[in-house]
Amino acid sequence: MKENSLRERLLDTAGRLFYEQGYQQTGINQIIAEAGIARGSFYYHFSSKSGLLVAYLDRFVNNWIVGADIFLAEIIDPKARIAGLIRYRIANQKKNGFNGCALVKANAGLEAVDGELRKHIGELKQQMRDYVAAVISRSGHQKILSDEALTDMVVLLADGALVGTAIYHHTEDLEKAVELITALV
Amino acid sequence: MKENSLRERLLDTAGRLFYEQGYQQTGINQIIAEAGIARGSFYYHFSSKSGLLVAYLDRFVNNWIVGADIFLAEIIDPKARIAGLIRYRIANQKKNGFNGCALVKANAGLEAVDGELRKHIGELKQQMRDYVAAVISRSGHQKILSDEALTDMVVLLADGALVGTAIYHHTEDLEKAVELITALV
DNA sequence: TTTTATTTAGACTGGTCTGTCTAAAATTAT
DNA sequence: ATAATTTTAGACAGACCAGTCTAAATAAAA
Repeated sequence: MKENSLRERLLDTAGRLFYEQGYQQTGINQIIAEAGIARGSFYYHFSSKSGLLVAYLDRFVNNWIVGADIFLAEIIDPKARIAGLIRYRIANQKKNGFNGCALVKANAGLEAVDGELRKHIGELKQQMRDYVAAVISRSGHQKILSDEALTDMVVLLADGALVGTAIYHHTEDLEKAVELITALV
Repeated sequence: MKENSLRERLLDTAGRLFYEQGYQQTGINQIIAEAGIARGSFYYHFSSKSGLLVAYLDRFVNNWIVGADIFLAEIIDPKARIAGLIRYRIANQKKNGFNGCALVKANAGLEAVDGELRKHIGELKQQMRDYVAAVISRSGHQKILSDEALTDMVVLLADGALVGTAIYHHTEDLEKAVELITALV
């Protein structure tokens, strides 16, 4: 079971560095140095740097969904859970350093070099969207907008606000998004 | 006046490559090769690669505002100009290759390495926001939302939809944003 | 115990990168 | 015509990078 903890340590360190510095700016040398792990062990667990990136992104989305379940479990009113999706992102940004969505950041840092990866990121993004759609469909919101239109609204406002977060390093835009959404549910 | 055209050629080529491939993935060698310009000439006009990036981003915002004026001039109804702001972005994406907003892409590709540049990008983004706010304030829209809230809505929806554009390489999200906004003006 | 899987340190290859430099040629200005 | 500016080709330094390899040590499994 040691092999597992070492792999996790690599994912933790690399994930943190990818998110803070960007994928291209983060070298294998820095990852293994900060994780305190030998070079050979890295290539024992991952075939390449891009393999590590994919594993990191997969785990990110997984953790995001698990974390959302936990965060939303404390919100009783199903309608309030919709704005809770944005509040969850505010909490994550405050914890992890205001660099926006990890998926979006990875995509922007690699664009057009690797079409395969972009496709994969699209599938992961879709998983997050499906989660939002499920929360909305169970919310019993007033039908000012249809379920689909409200899902679009929430996803687009969230992504837009996270762009602002990444540029300005604050959560003002996300808080504006909460207000705009609250008026519509 | 030759010096000017050569500088412009460098900005054109570098801008295209930065936008298509990303800043980190684009080397000086490729820029000068594709521009057909000598290495020394590059450093005669720009002190460094990041100096070129700043000049490119400044010019991008400038051109964006000039282009928006031209695009919106053909829309007579002031209310329709609001959705026109998004349609302008659809037109740009179709012309330039579905890689989202150049400013956002640059920010995501460099984050945390250079705080100075992030600050500068924030100022440029504010210029674009001011332009949007001006269009809205002159639109005579129904006040379902205040001018400020509608500006937030338009900017956040646009940025969110451009994220989707960069990931999926289509303009569906931008078209959804047009519909959502049209219902509110 | 013996075998297999995991981890270590670090050298090494082949490549890329930004930025500097030189010396000459072409262009432009005075 | 002379001087100043701009452009050229290409070599070069110094640094970093991803990925391979070796040989030995440690840990786990059989």
